Amino acid sequence: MKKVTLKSLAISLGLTESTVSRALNGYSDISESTVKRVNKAAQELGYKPNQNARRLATGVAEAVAFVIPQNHSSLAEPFVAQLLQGLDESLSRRGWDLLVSHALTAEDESNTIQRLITSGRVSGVVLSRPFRHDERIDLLQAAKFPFVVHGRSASCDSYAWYDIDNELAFETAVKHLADIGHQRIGFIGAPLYFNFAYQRLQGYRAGLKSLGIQYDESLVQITELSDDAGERAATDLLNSNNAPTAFLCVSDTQAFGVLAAIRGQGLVAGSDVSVIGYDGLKIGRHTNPPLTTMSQPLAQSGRELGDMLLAIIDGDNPTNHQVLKRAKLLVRNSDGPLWTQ
Amino acid sequence: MKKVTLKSLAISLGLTESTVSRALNGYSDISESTVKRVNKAAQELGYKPNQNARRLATGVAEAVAFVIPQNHSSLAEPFVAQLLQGLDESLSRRGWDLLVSHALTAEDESNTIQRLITSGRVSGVVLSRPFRHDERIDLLQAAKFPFVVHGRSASCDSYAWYDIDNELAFETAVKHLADIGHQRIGFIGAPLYFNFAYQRLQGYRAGLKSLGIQYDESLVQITELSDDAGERAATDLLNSNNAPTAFLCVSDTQAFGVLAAIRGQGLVAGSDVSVIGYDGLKIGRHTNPPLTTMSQPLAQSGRELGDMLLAIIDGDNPTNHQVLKRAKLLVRNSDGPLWTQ
DNA sequence: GTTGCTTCCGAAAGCGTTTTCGGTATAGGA
DNA sequence: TCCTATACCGAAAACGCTTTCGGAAGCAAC
Repeated sequence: MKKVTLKSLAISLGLTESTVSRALNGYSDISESTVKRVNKAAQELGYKPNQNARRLATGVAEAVAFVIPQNHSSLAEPFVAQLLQGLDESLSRRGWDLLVSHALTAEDESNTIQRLITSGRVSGVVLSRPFRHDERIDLLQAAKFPFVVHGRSASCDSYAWYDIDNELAFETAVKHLADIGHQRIGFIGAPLYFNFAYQRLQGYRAGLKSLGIQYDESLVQITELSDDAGERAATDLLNSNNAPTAFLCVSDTQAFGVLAAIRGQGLVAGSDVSVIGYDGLKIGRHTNPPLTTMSQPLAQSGRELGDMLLAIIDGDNPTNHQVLKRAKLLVRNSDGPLWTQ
Repeated sequence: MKKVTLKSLAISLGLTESTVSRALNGYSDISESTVKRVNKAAQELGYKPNQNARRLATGVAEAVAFVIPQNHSSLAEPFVAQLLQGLDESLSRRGWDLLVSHALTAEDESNTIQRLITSGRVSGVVLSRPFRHDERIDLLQAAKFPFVVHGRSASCDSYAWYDIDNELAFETAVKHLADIGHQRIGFIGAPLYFNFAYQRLQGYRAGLKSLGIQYDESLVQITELSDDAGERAATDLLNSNNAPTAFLCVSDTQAFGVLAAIRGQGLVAGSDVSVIGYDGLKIGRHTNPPLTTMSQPLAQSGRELGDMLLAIIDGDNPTNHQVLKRAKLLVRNSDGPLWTQ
């Protein structure tokens, strides 16, 4: 069970390595008959090209990296598994590898990117959860290194991304709440250096504006992306002398906390107070009450991202790959009409 | 901004590539002064060794693969992100890569493993959620390829694993339920080709036995690892003429469904019927009612798995690396004493 | 002043591919 | 018959690094 290499294959065929190599790689200057012969032998002997050698020779890494988002806290990372699955699906069709990478600290993120692009281990990168102004993206662009991002930063004209229309989603949510009578709508946001958080806040404001509702800063709370943070924020709001009758949250995770806060006040979500989350986590079906939420279609976002990246690596213009999906309101039971007295 | 290679580094130092290489890799036959000189220059010029070249030369891949578990259905994969994070942490301390891989179909799993071990892309593999009899493990062992598994199969004496004591966990859970008066304890299981499912069933039976409770097959349901499946199974059980007063589930996800089933019957979990899940998902705090569950300590399982694998690759005996943790009962509100009339 | 150790570094052979460049047949056209 | 174009394949360099081996100093000791 010796390692079968190009050389041994060639010898057993009475050919040279170069011929065999070209035959295997579909060069046109090899007779059809030998191509067949070579393929057959390769098949039978179980020849697997040594990836490292091939990569060294060609200079292409045949691998891309996924940078794991920093957020420990978030419960909302069922995404990751799905995304990875999809990415790998796309990549493995070409026999490429998917490798994951993480940064220990926030500052370290840029270093991680630097390492990735200089070490030649990967020929592309997929980022997720970008910041509003994201240094990593700047680095990638400056290095002219192929990448796609799941989400997008503030200035996203010149690179490839796959995102949900956050503004639209929150406008939609606000309108829904207004439709059922709510005027004082609390907003549980996330740090605005996350662009999605910023956009969602924008959407919230835009929604209010289009309805002629005055934006009231005392109704918005910026918190971490955790259930506890959501709970604390909602409790504060509920106890203020200007308590909202409804909550809009930038994540389901926070919304879970908000539901807890509402129960904690002896109120019931869905009748006394409404709450709408964002993410469409399946688990939201089981909360008390089941969470109404804006659900984003991430079914095969991984595959799409992979395909995009591959295309870009092949030379496609990144700006040809900017896809914007829209979220859908998924009504469960945490929202309801405002009690008018 | 030319690519700085070993050669260019050597030239700029007035040394040869081999000397520089040995200096960088800590060989002892290089004078301390030149080692310093070399390191300094490498630092300044930003030298990054080309991984592919290095791997080709050394023959070691400096990368390990994580095989994504097949289970689409499960909501319970927040694990994956955590695990990956931990793995990467362990590996990156050595500068190794972590790559993920998945199989499209169940049969494909073995092929995936085959490819991984033959293609030389990785020097180790981490598996998760093994089957009771797992062909992948057989393959790996036959090939004498380094690997660790998160969980373990039926015959696990000769390889490295990291697992929770499933039997103990379920004995504990059964005892807890019995302590608060329950005798008819339903069991929502998973397909027994999953070893963890098998072991948990064993634990359930052992627990009953030690308490002198008769094992009643009509109280156990084997279902998928999904909330819907859990709900259906629990509904069936609840409607039988021998309805259990408590449920034990092999996963939180199923338990969420069970809670739904109970509500669906107009009963209330925690007083009318008890339910205990397994996994310790944080999200269980927010269900209706909050789910009592067996929580497993997976905080840094990723790092531990990584360290184990690294040690094995370095030549350690796999059987030195078999760690068994225990789960802890995390009491929330879905369990309660049996109403005696 | 030869011998024998160390200490340090250079030379060179790989590792397994890819790819460019020639070179030999063979065929086709005159 | 000779010439040129075409089809096919071999030779060889390159990719960037590691590692074995040997050799040149330097030093001590006899």
